[in-house]
Amino acid sequence: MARIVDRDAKRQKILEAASACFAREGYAATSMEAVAGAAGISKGSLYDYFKNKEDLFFGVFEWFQQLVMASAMARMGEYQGARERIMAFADASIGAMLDQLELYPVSLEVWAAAAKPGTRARFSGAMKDLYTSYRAELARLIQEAQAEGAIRDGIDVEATAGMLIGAVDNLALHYWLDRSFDPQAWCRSFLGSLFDGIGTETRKAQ
Amino acid sequence: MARIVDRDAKRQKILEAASACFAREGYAATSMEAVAGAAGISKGSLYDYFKNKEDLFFGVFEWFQQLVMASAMARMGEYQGARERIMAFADASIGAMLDQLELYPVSLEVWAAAAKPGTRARFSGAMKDLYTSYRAELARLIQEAQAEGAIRDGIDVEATAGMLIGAVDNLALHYWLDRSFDPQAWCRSFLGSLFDGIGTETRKAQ
Amino acid sequence: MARIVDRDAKRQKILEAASACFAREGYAATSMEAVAGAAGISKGSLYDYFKNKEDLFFGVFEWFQQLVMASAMARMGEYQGARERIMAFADASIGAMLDQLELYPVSLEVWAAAAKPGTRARFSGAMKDLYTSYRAELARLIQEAQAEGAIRDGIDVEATAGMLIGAVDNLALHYWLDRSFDPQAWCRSFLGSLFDGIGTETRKAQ
Amino acid sequence: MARIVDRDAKRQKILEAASACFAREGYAATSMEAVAGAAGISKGSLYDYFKNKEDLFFGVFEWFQQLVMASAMARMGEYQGARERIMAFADASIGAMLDQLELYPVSLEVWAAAAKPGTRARFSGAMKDLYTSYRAELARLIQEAQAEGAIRDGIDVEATAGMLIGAVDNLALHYWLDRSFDPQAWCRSFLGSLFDGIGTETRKAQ
DNA sequence: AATGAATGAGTCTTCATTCAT
DNA sequence: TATGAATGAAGACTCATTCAT
Repeated sequence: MARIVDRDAKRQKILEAASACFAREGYAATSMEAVAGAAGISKGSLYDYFKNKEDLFFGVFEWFQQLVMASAMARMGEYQGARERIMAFADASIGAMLDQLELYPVSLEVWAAAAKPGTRARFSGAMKDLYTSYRAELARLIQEAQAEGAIRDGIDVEATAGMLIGAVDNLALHYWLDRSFDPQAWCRSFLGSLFDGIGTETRKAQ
Repeated sequence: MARIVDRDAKRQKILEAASACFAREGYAATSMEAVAGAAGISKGSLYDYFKNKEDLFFGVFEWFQQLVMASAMARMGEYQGARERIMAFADASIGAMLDQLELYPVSLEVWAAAAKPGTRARFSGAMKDLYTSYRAELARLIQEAQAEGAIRDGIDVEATAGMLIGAVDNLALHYWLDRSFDPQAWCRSFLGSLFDGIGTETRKAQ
Repeated sequence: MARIVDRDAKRQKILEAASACFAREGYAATSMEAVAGAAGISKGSLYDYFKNKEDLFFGVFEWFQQLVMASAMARMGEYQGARERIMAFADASIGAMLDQLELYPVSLEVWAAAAKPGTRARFSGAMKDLYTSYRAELARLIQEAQAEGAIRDGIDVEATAGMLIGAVDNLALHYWLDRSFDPQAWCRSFLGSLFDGIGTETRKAQ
Repeated sequence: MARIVDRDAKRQKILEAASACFAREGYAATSMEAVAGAAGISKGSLYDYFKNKEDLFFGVFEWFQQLVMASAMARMGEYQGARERIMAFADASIGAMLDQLELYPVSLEVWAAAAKPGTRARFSGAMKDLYTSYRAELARLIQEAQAEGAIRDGIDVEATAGMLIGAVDNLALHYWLDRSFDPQAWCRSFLGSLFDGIGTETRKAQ
């Protein structure tokens, strides 16, 4: 048992070391030796835990996605109203991203990996699942809000959820490039507009 | 004069060949020799046009961004109402992306390049400029709509433009991963919701 | 411990292989692969011992200079009179050069490296040190001879040492180009002339 | 006729440009394009004058050696006494070298070329001839001095001339590495010692 | 279980040389 | 005669992966 705990702890240490390396230098420029050194082990041992570089990178991706998800969930906490829960969902996602901003480049590398032939299948599958689950979670919140009467019927829930997830996801990229705005404020403001509408014409009866 | 025309045409041919290679195999896995071969020239000549691989990649990025921009502008055409113009802007952006979908992986590689130390300065600067100009264009459309009375005052124009750009941008990534939805439809539906509001509460008087 | 011995032995083997290659083909025409092959190792291992080609070449230079120096010292042996010690110094230097004649081209490459911008600092510095120490050693011998009364006062010791070192050093170049004379004989004869003077005028009283 | 004069002048211009490049960057690091550019002509034209890079380098060598020789001869001027003529010969050689110090690295490259297999035959032959003629000239001066009674008989004229040529030749290398001494002063002082002898023992009657 | 020495395939890049114009 | 675009051979160097100890 202790063995397994040790092994898990070591694997964890490797993932943290590797994610820092990948984030700092990029996937291609990170050598297995550098990761091993950062994790305080030897190259040979690294291969006991991950059978090759791609596996290690995938491991980092999985760990990172769990990290962000867990961080987001932890931030959501308890909210009463439907509108507040949706706001909290967005807040939490952005907050989690900001918490791990220095690891953000890993996400960009993952996206690139999802498009390359060698890694496409594995990475694009996992990413698709990730987005699907995010979208489903948000769609669920919207439907709850509809049930509570806070959001009107007649909207395309899937489309709304998908577009919102995209907007929030891309916020990180914009913020990585340009720190001159406040992501949380943008998001809250945008959600407010979405709820209230930005148009001036009278909404047709539903 | 003929020289210059030839040179430009050749440069163009190289960019097209290179973008196809980068999109198909990824940046790291694309060799200069492969690009030269695809462009029908020799490796040596390739270096007469681009001083190194990074320069070639940056050239591809610039060309691709102009391509998308031009394609989007061409699609915007003429629209009368403000709401229609904004809708057309989004439609055009998505249409341009769909037109070049097989080159989409290049964008992902560019994003990754914007985060890697060696290429960060150059690529992140260019990307930041690109997003800034997109955001400015959309903000301008929104302000026109406000002037026309089609969009109410009191909204955060910058935030709205930024979030919308992000949503549209990320749509491509989602669509690359998952072809099960219609990006244009999602976007139109979402914009409709944004104009009309998705909430049921009476909007406070502005 | 065995590790270190092995490592030193291997480094030594590489230096010998490399010096033979550089001497036979010249620096530019010698590939790292050829050196690795000659040393019986792989290209990759070569880079474990020398971080690049210039480093390898500098290593060869250092090794070669130690070799010649050691060989010269070993040949000097024990001589009683000052005049004999100086003669022995020259003899030993020439003998060492003749012992390693097939490696002589390496010296010529080193000289060229001392003039090229990329390698100038490192190589010219080391060569300057080498000549300085040779000159100092010879100057010391001359001063001993003066103390013993075998060489008269009033001569420029530095200039004499410097010029003699140069004459002996250049002998190798001449001999490399033209094997029609006996370097040892030339040198002994010349030293004899230097001691006794070649002029016919009566030397002024000191 | 004018054609030929033009051609010679152009060839001359190329040689000067090339020697400057070779001296500044070294043979390997100098590209034919750089030489063409420095000479104000195109790469293609360069090949009309020299059939390849080695030929160009050999041309530079020949030109440089004539330059030094001519410069030395011009400096020798007219001297009456034998001792003075020998001193003047050395002075002139050193002076010529100092006049062209910035081109000195070319000599080092030539020496290296004399040892490499590809260029050995051509360069070592030419250098051997050069040294032979220098040595012969100095030997002639010594014999004149013997005929005039200024230098005693019984010395090895060839050895003395060879060693002196070497000492003077190497002076340039030392001076290139270390500007802390005065080459002319060293040489004069050394020649003085050689004439008068540095030993204290009574010279045996000849 | 852990190590790190050894391997060699893979790639960018340079540049002497040619030749069509 | 002059040009410079085009070629492609050649080589330094890296690093994922293996395996003997």
